[in-house]
Amino acid sequence: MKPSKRSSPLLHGTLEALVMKSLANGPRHGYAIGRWIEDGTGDVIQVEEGSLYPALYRMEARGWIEAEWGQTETNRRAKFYRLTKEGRRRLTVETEQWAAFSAAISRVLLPA
Amino acid sequence: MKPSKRSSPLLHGTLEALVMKSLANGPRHGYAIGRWIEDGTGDVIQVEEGSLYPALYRMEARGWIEAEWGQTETNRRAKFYRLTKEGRRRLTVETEQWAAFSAAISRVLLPA
DNA sequence: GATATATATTTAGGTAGTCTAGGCATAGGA
DNA sequence: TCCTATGCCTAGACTACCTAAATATATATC
Repeated sequence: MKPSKRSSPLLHGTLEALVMKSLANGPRHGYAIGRWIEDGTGDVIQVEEGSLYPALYRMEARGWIEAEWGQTETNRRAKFYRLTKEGRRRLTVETEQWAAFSAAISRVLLPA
Repeated sequence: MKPSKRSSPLLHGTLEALVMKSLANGPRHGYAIGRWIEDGTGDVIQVEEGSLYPALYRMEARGWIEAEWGQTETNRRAKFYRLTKEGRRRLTVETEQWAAFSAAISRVLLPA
């Protein structure tokens, strides 16, 4: 994925929302999801494989995403995930939670 | 502290910064630190005692804060914490990390 | 043909930090 | 006297993340 130097404990809880967001506009395979997050955050968020794949299984087990094996445009075997209806609801909830949470923290932590 | 209904895994990693911030303008005892955080975040962040006190010991062990037993203005025994120099440095670092991290997440997660 | 690299997935085991759920003690008010 | 809010402590569970390894293959390069 990347050289990576641990992204502090701050990622906790946000990975799932980021994954779901990456699927909001159509299916993507796991590896591409990780890339999308890293690209979108300018590498501020490092997505470790040992975090990403377990997160995908978790979310699949909860019915937030669904998987299907397919072929990438570069002709490689990959597992494509897509958001379920339930996942879309979750994304909305978690996005709102993030907004409220980050605003609250920033209000306290950052200089007025 | 409060009725409390778990504040999701999002708190992970930010509690220490919030604690240090609460001490930036002078010593406070543990219970008051928790109150300060809850008040300052409008109860968005619920500070459980089982999270707070272990965090305080951790931070004391790392030399970020120092403790001293004292008396509250309501005449009760309490342990007062204050930021060390090292703690002040940590607070700066963690505040910057939070700013970068939350901006990155929000950029990806929140509607443009 | 051989080798290297980027892509793509899997998983075991460790770690860190939070929460649950209890405990104790006391000041002040009803 | 009892209740509530204040104030601290801690064992054990849980969850999610990370480390570190393994596997497989398409494509480019030598």
